[in-house]
Amino acid sequence: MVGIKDVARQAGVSVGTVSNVINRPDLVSEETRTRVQSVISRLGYIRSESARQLRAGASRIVALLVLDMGNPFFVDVASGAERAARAAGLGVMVCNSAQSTSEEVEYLSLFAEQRVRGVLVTPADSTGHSLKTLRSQGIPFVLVDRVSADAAVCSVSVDDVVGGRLAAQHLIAAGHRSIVYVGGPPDLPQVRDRRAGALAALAEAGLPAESLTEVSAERLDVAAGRDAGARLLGLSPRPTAVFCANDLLALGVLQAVFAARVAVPEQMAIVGYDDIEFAAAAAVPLTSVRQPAVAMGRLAAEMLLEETADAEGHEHRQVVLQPELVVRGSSLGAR
Amino acid sequence: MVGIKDVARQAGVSVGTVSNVINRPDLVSEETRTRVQSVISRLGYIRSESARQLRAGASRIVALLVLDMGNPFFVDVASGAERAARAAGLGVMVCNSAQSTSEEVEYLSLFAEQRVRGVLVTPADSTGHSLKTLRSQGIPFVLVDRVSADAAVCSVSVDDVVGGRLAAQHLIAAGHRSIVYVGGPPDLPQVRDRRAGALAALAEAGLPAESLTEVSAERLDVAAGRDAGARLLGLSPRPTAVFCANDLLALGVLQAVFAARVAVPEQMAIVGYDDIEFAAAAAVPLTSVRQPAVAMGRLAAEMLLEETADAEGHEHRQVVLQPELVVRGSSLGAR
DNA sequence: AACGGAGGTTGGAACGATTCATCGCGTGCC
DNA sequence: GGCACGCGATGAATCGTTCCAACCTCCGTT
Repeated sequence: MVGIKDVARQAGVSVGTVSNVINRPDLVSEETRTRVQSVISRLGYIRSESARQLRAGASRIVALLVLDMGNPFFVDVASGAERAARAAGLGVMVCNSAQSTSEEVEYLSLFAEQRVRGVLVTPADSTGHSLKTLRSQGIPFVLVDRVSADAAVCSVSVDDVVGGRLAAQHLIAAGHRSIVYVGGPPDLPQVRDRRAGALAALAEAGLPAESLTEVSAERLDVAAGRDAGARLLGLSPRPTAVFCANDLLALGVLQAVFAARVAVPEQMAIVGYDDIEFAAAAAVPLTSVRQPAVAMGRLAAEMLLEETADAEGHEHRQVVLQPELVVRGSSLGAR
Repeated sequence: MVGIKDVARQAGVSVGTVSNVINRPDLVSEETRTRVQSVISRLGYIRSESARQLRAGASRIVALLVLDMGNPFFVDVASGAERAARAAGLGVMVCNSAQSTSEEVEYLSLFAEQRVRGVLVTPADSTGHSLKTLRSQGIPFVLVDRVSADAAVCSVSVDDVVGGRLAAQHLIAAGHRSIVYVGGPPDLPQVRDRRAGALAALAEAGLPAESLTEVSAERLDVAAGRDAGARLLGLSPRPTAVFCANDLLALGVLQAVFAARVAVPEQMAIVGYDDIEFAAAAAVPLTSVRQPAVAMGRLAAEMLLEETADAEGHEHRQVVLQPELVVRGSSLGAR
């Protein structure tokens, strides 16, 4: 592998000068610069990122650790983060904890070894223990799609209580008096908050807490949604309004309901959450609560960069974005 | 940041010994080992990956460059590659060229600077020029979902001609005598091969080449599919059988067709390609050509690891996997 | 003529780990 | 008693950069 020394020798200058040609070209005379440049391209010299990292003490990448890359929502978050990071000349390493605490821990220690600039993370570990590790190692991080109880942590999230309320209000306005919530693992704050929002909407409408029943899914994916859908159909009386914690679940439910020849939305209205692209593309387009996923990723990355730039002068912020109800066929014209 | 020297000092040993404790614990006496270990955890020492990389000359990551992370097909490929790489103790850096040649070039040079172990790539640049760069830099790479004309390149792909034929044969067997192919950018080999397969099936059935007409989409995504769907509906006579280069396109078409209240499959049969999870989850489940995406990612990673391990003794191989038709409601019972 | 400064270039000291030749020491054997 | 040997531990060299103080040369000023 050809290094900076080889270039220096071939060009008849010192390594310091070659380094200057690369990093501060204005310090080098026109003539030397072009000579060195030509040697660089002739030898096909590529500078070693690890060597400059070693010297600099930190790498030029930020890590993004998400719960489920199979969920297009997180793909959007990733693309937002990536764009912002690359605008600042940094790379993004996207990793998938698959909601597993052990994977999360493993990745976080990988990040520490890599001396990443910072970490954007949607934690799988609800105890926040793995974040303590990050903190103790002095690695800046920003929570994504999650707020921390601890105020000394940056976070970007979307108000899930508001989102849950929007969804339930919509169903109530359509005349439904009872709603089934298809939730996921209850230790996920997203799942809990959306449920809380729905409950609040029911209470505001003067309906009792019992008008919200729950069908719980193992995971937040389509297969779990199909499974939940089958259980939904077994309920008696059959629910007429369903609110799912997530579009993947909703698509699964929709599929199960369709297979049973129950008409959507006439016999059953369905509302999802996230407004992934496939929600709109479903044959009965899914009403959903849109989250500004790309913006969330972008903001999170920007806040992280701000923190790494300013070091001490940085003030931790909790940014909370607002969700938006997108009404489509799966809930329209019911009752 | 605490380094190996701090540990050595605190433990009263040399840095070499600390390094041995970490990398070859059997060379160190029981007593020293435990003492050093305890200092390591007391100080929270984390070894610097860049320093070891610098010494080792190569990093412990492989790169995966895909065309579109918004396509669940590639998410599956990534998960397969990731699993295989991590089993070998390597990390995967997943990047998205978004079908842009310039992005691709940028990423490839980033990979070179990072001295990645190897690259798994679905090239956006059909000229294969960017691959030459890789080659000249001595970075091993494996083509994913693409075969190379050049035999001195490893590749894992799925036979797209067979896939296209399967799709068309299915439609022909259902009685259709004329098929519309919704293709994408014609410089993508996938798009061309699937079309060629469909043509072959028509020829085998004794139908003229004109029985395949084409509607071309700008990109291979849902929005382009909706657009193509609208154009489809404007054709006269209205097509009864549609084969899409991609499930994203098919979902878009399905949506447009549904909006126009044309019954699927009764009035129009639709077949997609990739069998992404959302294809099955569509309310009219989509008939599709399944590709072993996870296996493809896994195989590609394994072949890359094989090449990096054996260096010279490696024989380049072109693995071609077989696709499989998955029949669902969108094409059943037609005619 | 001496001085100051600017523009270019140099050489070497880090950065943090790995690796390897070497060394000290105790043991066992002749 | 001398020697070989093996086990543990050592210390220095090395990887490829960046950064900085020092230096040289030329030129204009006093």
